[in-house]
Amino acid sequence: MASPPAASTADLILDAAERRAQSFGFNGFSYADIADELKVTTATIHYHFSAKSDLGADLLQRYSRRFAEALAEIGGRECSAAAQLGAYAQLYEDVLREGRLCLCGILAAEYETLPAQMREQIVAFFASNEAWLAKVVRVGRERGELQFAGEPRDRAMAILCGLEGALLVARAYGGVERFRAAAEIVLAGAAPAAA
Amino acid sequence: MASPPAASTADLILDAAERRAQSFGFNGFSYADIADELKVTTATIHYHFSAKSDLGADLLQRYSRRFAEALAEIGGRECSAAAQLGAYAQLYEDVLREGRLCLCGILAAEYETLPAQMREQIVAFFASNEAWLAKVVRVGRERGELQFAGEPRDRAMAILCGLEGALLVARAYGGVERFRAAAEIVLAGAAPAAA
DNA sequence: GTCTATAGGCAGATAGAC
DNA sequence: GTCTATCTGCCTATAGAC
Repeated sequence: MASPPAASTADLILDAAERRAQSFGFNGFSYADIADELKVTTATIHYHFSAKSDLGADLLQRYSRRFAEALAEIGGRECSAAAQLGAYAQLYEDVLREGRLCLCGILAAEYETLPAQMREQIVAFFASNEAWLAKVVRVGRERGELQFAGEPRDRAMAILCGLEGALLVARAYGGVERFRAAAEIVLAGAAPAAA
Repeated sequence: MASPPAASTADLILDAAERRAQSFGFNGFSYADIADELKVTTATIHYHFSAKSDLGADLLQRYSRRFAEALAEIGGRECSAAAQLGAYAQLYEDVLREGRLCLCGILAAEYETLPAQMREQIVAFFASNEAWLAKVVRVGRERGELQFAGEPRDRAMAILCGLEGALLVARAYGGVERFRAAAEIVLAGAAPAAA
């Protein structure tokens, strides 16, 4: 019954813009780049996203929504806290394999050059990720699966920063292999001491 | 005897460019921005750095040299490995206090848009930092001051990534306070278990 | 070494035909 | 919705006077 989901032009533009933003940054691609890729003109893109700041806001909204959905799915699994953290790290590794970074990670580097709305969306993304991670490590510790000192929120911040930094560094230096080495240690910080 | 070190125009240009690059990225400032700040014209800057890629290369060379000098100084101190790691993290915190990021951290986000020479310099910076950190944690473990499993090199990568990521995230979300919380946990990963 | 002047290109954005 | 055509501004870079 349901017809195949033909991607709209707006979606195709968002797809192309997202890929480029995660590779080159928001200031690293132009309407002309996307227009060439999609075989349309820049005027067509302006019809769907009148200003580039609008495109950026829609980009972040979609990315954050999808990321939140992925976290909700992982959070709903009946598995250990360590396995959930592993799945979280896998989200990062998957984008690195495509030569990309986390959209909010790379945009955080351009933070000072971005419009106010995009800044707020980036902050909200980090806050949301930190909250999700804090819950996972807090519950994990309560269950005795994880072991760490201090506040869950601080532990969550360290995991978030460790993985964002590992993406940033490993894309330039070391690749997926070094990313995994760093990610493993970042997550092991909350693992129970070996008996 | 020695006259006061009057900063040359080239140095003033490098200073201004460095400050802007650490805040807005290499693609986030123009010759006109620096020219306005120094009350000169863009032609003057082109006289000292004929292409922007030359400016970028000189910027990275000077930054890496100064950073290496700071690491050599810290490495020469007669203090514990933990204290050396703390001093290392302090270098990062100091730039965050000025609203900046590590030059190579922010340029790593723009990596795919940068000329080949700058890419190589960024990679060399990360490799050099990793090597310095690896030595500190290796010696620290040998002395019984630090405790961690696995290769010193992997531990070094995790510290480097954790601090670079903490800078990136904390500038947008949480500020110096959250940076310290994350940095503390990153370094604590190699600390001896509390008795 | 620094200037004026300007070239040549690319950016984001708009008007109006189809 | 998509196009052609174009505007305006900013960018890197250069030529040549001082």
